[in-house]
Amino acid sequence: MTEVNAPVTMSDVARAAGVSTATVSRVVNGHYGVSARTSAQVRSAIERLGYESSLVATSLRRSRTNVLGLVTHSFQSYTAEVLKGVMKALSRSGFDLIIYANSDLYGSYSEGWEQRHLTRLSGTLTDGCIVVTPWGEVQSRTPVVAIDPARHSTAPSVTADNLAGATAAVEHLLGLGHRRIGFIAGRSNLAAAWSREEGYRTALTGAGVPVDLTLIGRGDFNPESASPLARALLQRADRPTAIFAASDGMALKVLEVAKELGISVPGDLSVVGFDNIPESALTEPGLTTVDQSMYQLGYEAARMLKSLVTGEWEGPRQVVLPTRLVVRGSTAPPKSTTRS
Amino acid sequence: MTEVNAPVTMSDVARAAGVSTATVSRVVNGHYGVSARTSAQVRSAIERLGYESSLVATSLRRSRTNVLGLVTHSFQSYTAEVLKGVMKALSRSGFDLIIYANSDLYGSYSEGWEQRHLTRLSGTLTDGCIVVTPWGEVQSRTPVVAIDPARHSTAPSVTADNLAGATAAVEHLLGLGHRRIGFIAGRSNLAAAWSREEGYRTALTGAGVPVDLTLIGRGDFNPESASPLARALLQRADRPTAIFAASDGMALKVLEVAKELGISVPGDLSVVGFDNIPESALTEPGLTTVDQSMYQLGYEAARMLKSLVTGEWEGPRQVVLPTRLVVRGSTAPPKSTTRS
DNA sequence: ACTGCAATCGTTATCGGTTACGTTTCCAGG
DNA sequence: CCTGGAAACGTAACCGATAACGATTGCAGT
Repeated sequence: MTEVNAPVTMSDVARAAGVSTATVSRVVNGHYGVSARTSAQVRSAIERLGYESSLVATSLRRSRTNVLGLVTHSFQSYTAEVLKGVMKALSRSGFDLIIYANSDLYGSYSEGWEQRHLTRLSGTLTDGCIVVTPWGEVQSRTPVVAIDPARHSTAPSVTADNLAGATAAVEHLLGLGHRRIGFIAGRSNLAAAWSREEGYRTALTGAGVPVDLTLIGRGDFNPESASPLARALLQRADRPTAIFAASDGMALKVLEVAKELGISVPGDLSVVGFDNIPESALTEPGLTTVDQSMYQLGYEAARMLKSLVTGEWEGPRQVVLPTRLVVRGSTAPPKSTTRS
Repeated sequence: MTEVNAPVTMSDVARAAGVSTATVSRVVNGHYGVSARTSAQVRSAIERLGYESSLVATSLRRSRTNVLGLVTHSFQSYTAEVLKGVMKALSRSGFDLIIYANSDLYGSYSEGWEQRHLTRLSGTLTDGCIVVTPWGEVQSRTPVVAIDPARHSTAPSVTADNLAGATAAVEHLLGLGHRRIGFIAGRSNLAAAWSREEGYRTALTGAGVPVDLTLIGRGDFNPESASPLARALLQRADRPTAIFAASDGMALKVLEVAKELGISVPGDLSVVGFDNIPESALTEPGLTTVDQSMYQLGYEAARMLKSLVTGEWEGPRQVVLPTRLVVRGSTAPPKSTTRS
């Protein structure tokens, strides 16, 4: 790296080319009113000095910046999947991406982070923003699309069909003959967590199995939150024959705890997750889970935001993507129960 | 999301509080020279209007912004690991993080992307930047730390001890009795790729085994690039008994191809990777690999950048982190060879 | 009441661009 | 040669903030 003291600015180019900054600006943005000769001179000066327009200065004056923002409060492996999808949707679209993350709320959870990040960016820097798992409503001058919105949100959003997915997962367990099915829930202020719990209850009720509240552990989607909950469930005398976790990260922790306690999966315990993160295909046994493509969520969110910004969005403002049950080795009929 | 037409600016606050913008600025930044009563009025107006300072405007005027930048050309799973480390190092440091990604170069590789991103950000927005796997030198007004720098770079950087790691990996294979060892290389403009190949050659030469150039395939660290190379190596009549791939992503592809071709691992073929990404622990058999903690690289790079920005960096400007051979199930002595 | 100094606060230039508007240049037509 | 109008270009205001500087106020000391 070479330390350069003076960053080359537009007035440097103007001076070198013997014109005003207004003319340089016109050349840079391809506006009308510059002769071919002047334009060539300016362009040559730009080349020679290695001028690159400042995103900051431009965005301050202009309304459109062709930059989309994404705010998140953490980087998990699903975040990377989302980002891949977003980048794919944005590829060669003319929109760049800026991701903003506040270091202060690492680990801890400060209320309203999404709003603070948003106002800092969306004032001028970005034409619109994607917010990943916001915990509340946000307001902004520019369009905002939420991935996994907060409960009761009416804002534009992209989410998976959590209700259908969770219902299918538990019905799968019920179909195998399980009746005592534990559940490890996610953060309750997220609509996704709520719907997955709703699916759990719906499936049980639909099969005539009463919901046993003591079989429900309250996690927060964070893998670490699941370990003690799994331990509590599995050390009971009347432990469940199956556990449905609201995320793969938590489900993998259940597998870990089961291994520790000498409980074999799927022999003594069936486990189902939700998300289908890459790791879940690679465990032994493979994790049965509900596929929600985080890649797809990111892709759709970016596509929608792009259209909202350009004002050409036609479809519904709340997109629900289908989920799919992926049956792997972690589920089997319960050992000591006859299939009903 | 609520669409708000007028973003509340500092002059709005000033008008509401009956003071000038300078006073508001002083209150916001906690500067000297505001009476307690005025300060309270301003603070109340800020609260009432929901004012949040514009990052853009601030950064344009100020030299320090307390925002660090990170530029990357893609989001892989290792990128997520790096980001986790970076965020950890930045947690509660007062520095926020901005990641900039250009959508134009998704998939394709455009020369000089790192410089373009950098100039757009580092003009004013950021106090310094981390560049992930740059392909060349960059220059900037503010400090830059490279993760996995380009070859021959003398700029501040953080990298793993690729030479020692690769040497250890190949020595491990040699120790098991392998003599025909294939190598799948990475992008040659990265120092890391070069060092890993160097380690491969060093270990072979050290053991008196001549380097067979036909056993070296040239990949680019991208998993997809490895499949045809692995296929070519494994379909030869005199196929190698072991393959060392310069990245886990590529090594996993080798496992895939071997499975397709009905070659059992580690029975008929030993495979070693480099990186130790999470997925490599979860395959069957587990992948023997060289651990370089991407998390750690991100952590150290952020720590270094932070100190460079504040001007208190004492240590060396080129940090090399140790690597560690992780032996799992994918390596074993070659079948038809007696241990020497 | 008057002076002097510090505390408080407003005015204004500035960061690097964009753009409305005004001025100059150029050329065709009368 | 003169005029009109469009093209080409410069001037200056402006985006939202910060900070140097100047102006005002308050209050203790005489």
